[in-house]
Amino acid sequence: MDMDAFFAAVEVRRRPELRGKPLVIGGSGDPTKRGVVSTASYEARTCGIHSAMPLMKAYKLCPHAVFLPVDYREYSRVSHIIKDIFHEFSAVMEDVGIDEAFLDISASEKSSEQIAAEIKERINAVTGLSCSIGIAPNKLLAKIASDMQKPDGLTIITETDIESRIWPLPVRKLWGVGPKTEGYLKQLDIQTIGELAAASQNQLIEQFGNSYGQYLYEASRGMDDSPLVTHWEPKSFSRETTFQADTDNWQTIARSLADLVKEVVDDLREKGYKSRNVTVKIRFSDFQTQTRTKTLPEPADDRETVRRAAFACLARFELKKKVRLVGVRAGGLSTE
DNA sequence: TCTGGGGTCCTCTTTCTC
DNA sequence: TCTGGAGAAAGAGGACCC
Repeated sequence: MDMDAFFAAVEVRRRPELRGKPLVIGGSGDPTKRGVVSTASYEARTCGIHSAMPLMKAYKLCPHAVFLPVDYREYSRVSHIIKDIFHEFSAVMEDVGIDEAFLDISASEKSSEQIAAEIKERINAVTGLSCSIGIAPNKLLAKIASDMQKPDGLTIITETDIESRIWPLPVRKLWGVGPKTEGYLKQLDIQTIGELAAASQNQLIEQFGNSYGQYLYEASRGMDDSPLVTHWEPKSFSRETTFQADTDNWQTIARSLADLVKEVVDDLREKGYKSRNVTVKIRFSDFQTQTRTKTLPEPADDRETVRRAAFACLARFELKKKVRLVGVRAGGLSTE
């Protein structure tokens, strides 16, 4: 299940006068400032606006669109309501971010279409929002199916449909194939999932390594036996910020880093974790990104220790170019 | 000219330890 | 004492996801 234009739909829900207008949710909501599009309403998409596009570019494409800031608290509140509805249908649910989830309904006596229809109806009755559902024998295919008839779709894919309905799709539709891999594959003259499936296992492993090559081989055939992950522990907490204008002022960078450390430490303490390694990330004005990591003698969750480690990392960068972004991450988490 | 923020996982290289 | 592995851990970077 995948919510339709989720952030935009939540905004329309609380401000009905926005319905039917091109809506762009992203960054601070100011399209003259740095930021990217998180979600564009379907009206805005007709202008060519899509997720991950710089806000300034979106503004040029559609100056009369309504630009709004991202309000994670509200989206997350609505997300919880939706996830609760899911749990009414099956105890086995995997959360995939704020607006997506997998549900294992293989134990249910009702038909899968029946369940999907009921879920859509319930979500709409409770939240007024629409979603798209894909039903398939595994997560890989269900994910592709959920995207096939957006918005408000219900798509069923079986093993026998793979050749006719999955193979014609572009490789990009496969989970795990991003812009880079799409580019490499294009050089090999592979553009569709079917063409990928025609490549030999050896060729893919040679080209992409053991793990990813094997994955592509199986995924192109619709094979996926990964289980639903119903519980997981976080591996790291991080905060990063992009400056409105690139800076070479050490004070500005240091102050931001100190603020970010505070937030990460607050996360650690709130969630009850200690961290054993601290990483500082710097992105320069040319978009080159570097990281420096310090391992602590023992796990820590106090601001002073994390701050010292972060500044020790910061000292190891050669700050010759202007800095665009600074970030800090606490990893190697333990609960004791 | 532009390219966010919060994550995960994988790969390669270097460093440490036995 | 010198040399050489093997294997683990640490560190850096990159690709991808929502």
